[in-house]
Amino acid sequence: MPVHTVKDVNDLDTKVPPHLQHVSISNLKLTSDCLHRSVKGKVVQKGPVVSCRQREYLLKAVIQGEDPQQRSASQHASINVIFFGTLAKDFSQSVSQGDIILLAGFTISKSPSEQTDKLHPCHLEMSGPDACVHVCPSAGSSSSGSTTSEPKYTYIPLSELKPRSIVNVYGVVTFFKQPFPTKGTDYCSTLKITDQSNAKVGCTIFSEKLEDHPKIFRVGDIIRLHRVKAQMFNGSMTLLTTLGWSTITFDGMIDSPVEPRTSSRTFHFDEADKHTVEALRQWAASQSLLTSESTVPLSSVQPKMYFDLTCQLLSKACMDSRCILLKVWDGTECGHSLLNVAAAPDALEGESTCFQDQQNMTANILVYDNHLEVARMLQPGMFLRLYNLHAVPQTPPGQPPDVPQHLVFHLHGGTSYGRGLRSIPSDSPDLQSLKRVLESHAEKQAAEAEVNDGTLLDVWYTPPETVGEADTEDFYTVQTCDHSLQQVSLAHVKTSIPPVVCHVQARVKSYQPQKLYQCLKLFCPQCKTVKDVPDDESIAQVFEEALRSSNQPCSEHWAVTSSADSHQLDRTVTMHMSCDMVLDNTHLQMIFLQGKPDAHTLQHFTVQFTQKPFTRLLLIYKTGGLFFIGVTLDEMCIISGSHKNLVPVCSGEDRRMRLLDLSAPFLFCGDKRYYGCEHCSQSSFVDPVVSGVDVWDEQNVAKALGVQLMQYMLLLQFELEDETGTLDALLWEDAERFFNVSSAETSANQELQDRVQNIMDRIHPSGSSMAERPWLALCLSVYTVEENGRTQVCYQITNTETRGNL
DNA sequence: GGTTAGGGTTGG
Repeated sequence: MPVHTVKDVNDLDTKVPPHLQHVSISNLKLTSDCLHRSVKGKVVQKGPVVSCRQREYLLKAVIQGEDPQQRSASQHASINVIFFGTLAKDFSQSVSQGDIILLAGFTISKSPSEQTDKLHPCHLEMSGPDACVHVCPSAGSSSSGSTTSEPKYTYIPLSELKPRSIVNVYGVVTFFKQPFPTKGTDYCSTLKITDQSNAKVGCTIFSEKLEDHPKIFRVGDIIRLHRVKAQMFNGSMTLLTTLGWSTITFDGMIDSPVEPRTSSRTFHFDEADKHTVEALRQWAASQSLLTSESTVPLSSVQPKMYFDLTCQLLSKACMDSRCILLKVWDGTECGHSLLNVAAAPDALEGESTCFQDQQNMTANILVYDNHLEVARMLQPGMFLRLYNLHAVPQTPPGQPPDVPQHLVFHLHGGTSYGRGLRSIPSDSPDLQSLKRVLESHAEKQAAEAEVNDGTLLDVWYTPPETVGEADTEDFYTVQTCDHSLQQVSLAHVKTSIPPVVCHVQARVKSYQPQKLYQCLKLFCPQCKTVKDVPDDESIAQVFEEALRSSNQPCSEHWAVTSSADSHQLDRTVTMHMSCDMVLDNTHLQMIFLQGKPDAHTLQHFTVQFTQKPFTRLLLIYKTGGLFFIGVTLDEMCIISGSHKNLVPVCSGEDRRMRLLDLSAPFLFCGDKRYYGCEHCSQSSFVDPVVSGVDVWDEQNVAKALGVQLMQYMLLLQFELEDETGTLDALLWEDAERFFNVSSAETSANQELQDRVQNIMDRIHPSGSSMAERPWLALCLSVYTVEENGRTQVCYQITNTETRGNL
């Protein structure tokens, strides 16, 4: 370990190897012989560990000579020390501000910051095998560095910045440029921010990594900067990144989620930060900071104007070494004719824009010079924002000059007025309305695509093999949608821009899960959780646990409790009835029972209940919910065989009635079991709402109990194959249609389970070769899913039914 | 480790 800790400050001196001579900080010179010197001082500043290109990690600290006389006599009693590599990390962990340290094995260089920090003209560098630190923790600091409390950040109002101070600030962005390359090693972001103090401060951010630059999408975004330096420039206060700076940004719209945009995995963010962002949003709204410069839809663009455009990329083409063509749309129709820029077909990447061209919805954007670097990274389907785009009127090439001019868009070189472009994550709050518009167009496009468009037939993919007559009669699939789309290849599907619907013909190369009972899942429509159906063993455990903990009968204010001796059962059973039942003998009543008979006696017991003297209960059996306390899963299965709507409950220590853990079914209904979502259901049992319900189905029972009902669904993944490649497609939303079964029924019905198995055996007979498997006509939905901030394209089999003999 | 830029329209 290169950092050694000692308990007593005097030990520091005894630790020094004898060949080292102690030298005071103020006496250090560039020419000093470092090999035989040690330096002692107090840590007065300690920076964070930051990554640097050459040596991976680096940490800067300032140490001050101990001798007070020395300090007053010399300005140079404090010196910068830079620790490299693992030493930087060790130092960060083991040393705190205020500790006394002794350094050996350093090298001396000229300090580049002498002018600004007024410290020693030299600095010390600690790296390599000889570098060695001894530390004596100060009384206040804890002995192990790991227990030091998390740093608390204070934020300075922008009007109170002092030159040369290193500060943390929040601000609303009033101007910004996307990062551009400098003449040095870094990219530079230029921005201007303001806050409630009304000061406007320019910021210059340098980083060689693009992903470290602030992710600013529009004026009004909120930015937080840590460890930036205040400086005067041209009579104005500015902020400049320093060593160890960091940033996060937020959407500026009131009510949008306060989610930090950052590439950093570790950043500090707490409730106080959330409040700061919310307060800044409110303030910005009151100052109309956001509204002034929102982006302009294509429908409002006028010739010669400069504007910001939010759009989706359809295709792109490289025109020459200084120009890339982007074809984009925002779902609105331009009021002026749009120029269609032709590109060499082999240079064009992405989807055909025919549909959009016809509607005067395709904007052709020529991107020049410094913007090519960003443009090259763009993929068709991405959402983009272009800043300071120029609408240029132009006479279409080859047309007489009296033809009305068409609009083409130029993203000129340079960065004036924030000119630039960037992709916007598709889950951004201000993209959602655009996405809805595009989706509605995509549906229209699918509907309008005509099968009988003979001119297209030749270019469209035709399947390598037509479906044989025998196959057709025997077993086949049909598309049940009215899309009337041309059939395309799987390769074509993979280049399509979501959202879109395609028709394909493919065989199944493989599918998951192989054990078909595993394809039955539970799905929460609220939080979209998908989980496996638990097996009986784990359900039985939940029941047994509930039994063990339910010693006392429940006492509920909404229920009347009475005990009844059953001569047949030879035991006392406590019943809980809803008050409604006592007051008003209607079919809306519920009964809650507590008892712990064994399975055999329960059978008698339930029979007894349907006979006198319990005639009133007969009504409830027919339509009502029935609640039991303290039964095992086996007993529950026996009772539910003959009765509808059984809700297993237990009694808590407070004698309140509780539902069992929601990993077990909350409702038994004949053979069917229903589950509640563990995230979206109310965690505590509340008074059941029993009035106004005519039919006690699973929906209404769930509602009365505050349970979010989970839906059964079938989920399979197919690996599809045709001559052009393979593609993984899910089957779930339309799985019931595909198999012609109900998922809920399938969960409790062997016949239906066999049906699913048989269909899969036809699609993919065990031991069959690809050639033996049937071609399936499938409708595929291509859509995107956001996962961990990444957009993923997914394929799903929809609108398809299996037909034929099984 | 200490530079770079420090907002303010364009060529196509």
